[in-house]
Amino acid sequence: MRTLDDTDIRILRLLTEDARRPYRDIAERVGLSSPAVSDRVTRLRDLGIIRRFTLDLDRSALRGGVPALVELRVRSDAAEEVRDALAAADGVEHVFVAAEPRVFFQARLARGDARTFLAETLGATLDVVADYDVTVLTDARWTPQIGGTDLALTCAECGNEVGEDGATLRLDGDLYHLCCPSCEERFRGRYERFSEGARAE
Amino acid sequence: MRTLDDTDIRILRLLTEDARRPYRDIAERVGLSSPAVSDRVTRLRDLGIIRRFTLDLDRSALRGGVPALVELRVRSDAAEEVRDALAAADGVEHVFVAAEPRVFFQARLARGDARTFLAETLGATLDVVADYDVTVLTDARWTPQIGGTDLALTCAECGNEVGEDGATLRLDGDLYHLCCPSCEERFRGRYERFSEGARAE
DNA sequence: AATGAAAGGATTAAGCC
DNA sequence: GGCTTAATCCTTTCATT
Repeated sequence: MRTLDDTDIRILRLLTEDARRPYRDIAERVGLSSPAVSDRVTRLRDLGIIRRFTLDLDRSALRGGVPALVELRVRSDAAEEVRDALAAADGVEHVFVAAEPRVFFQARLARGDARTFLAETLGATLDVVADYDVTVLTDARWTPQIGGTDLALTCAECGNEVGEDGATLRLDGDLYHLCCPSCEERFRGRYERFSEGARAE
Repeated sequence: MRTLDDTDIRILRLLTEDARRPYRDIAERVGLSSPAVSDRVTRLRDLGIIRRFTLDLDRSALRGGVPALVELRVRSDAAEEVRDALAAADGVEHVFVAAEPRVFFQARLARGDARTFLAETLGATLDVVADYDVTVLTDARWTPQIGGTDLALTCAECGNEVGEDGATLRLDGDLYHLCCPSCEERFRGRYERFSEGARAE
């Protein structure tokens, strides 16, 4: 496995600015041929760094309720379940999970009615929500850009940079990057114990 | 001016799924020719509905600090200034403005140090921040999708659907859609009074 | 908004280091 | 493994209707 190099970062930055920019154009800027750029983009997708090519839309111009930021306090074992239900729901644009566990989401709520929305979206899972708090938003913007600091993959086990020896694992649909076989083994162990714990509860 | 029709929404949905999908592919799915799709995309960009073609990146895989959601309580006239400074800052992914005025932002903070980050990002503007609150996140995901309800442009003045008679204004860099000349005039009036009020403060 | 021609870009395959 | 070049195929753009 190769780690991310400066060229990868430049490609990501250029595509973040304009995801429809021709590969040939990118190739000229980074000093490669277009097949080389295409290969790198494929690799960045496979690594899970690029999740998708998409649009940044001005949703405020589109009909569909009042934009709101909602904070949920949920039962400690249920954050993921709530997150997934919200992420799949119509009108939800962002889901954030914090440690406590609290789940935040930003959505456009019809008539600003959070209670109905939660009941419809979460169904029986609504039981795990202890409390919630709604903040109406006047503006929401996404600011996609890549900073100079975002330079390397970080190991899910030790936090160090992932280099040549690194590996990428896909567990339950999520990707994890590990910097060395020892971290990989430790991480697998932790992960399995964690999964069993979750099932046992 | 034309309003958004069902075909526009289908195009937006297809491009949200994959912004690099060929226009010819889209054309087949919506029953148009590819030049027609290209024209509509150009129009959607000009209308400000499409802000940009971009990437959804898994930033958790990239180095760069601890993801956090920060809530700022700011001086009532300063929300926009703070929003713009944050939106331009490295590592900031989302900025939300609420009415009170509070500004929320999601960013990756180096060493989780919000105070330093705010001082560097806001500079002298830091004075307008009365208070802030940091929540460390364990997961942040963006869920771009277009719901069945997002069907039309809404008038910035009356909230009704923008139809054939509608117009789009660009004021101070922001776009506003208005459904009729009367709403347009009223909105201009409101806007000017508002701007003068802000300057007078 | 469709058509068809011309220009431009992406992808593949072969070969190099 | 990652790169390049060259050939092929596909997509977009533009002029026209």
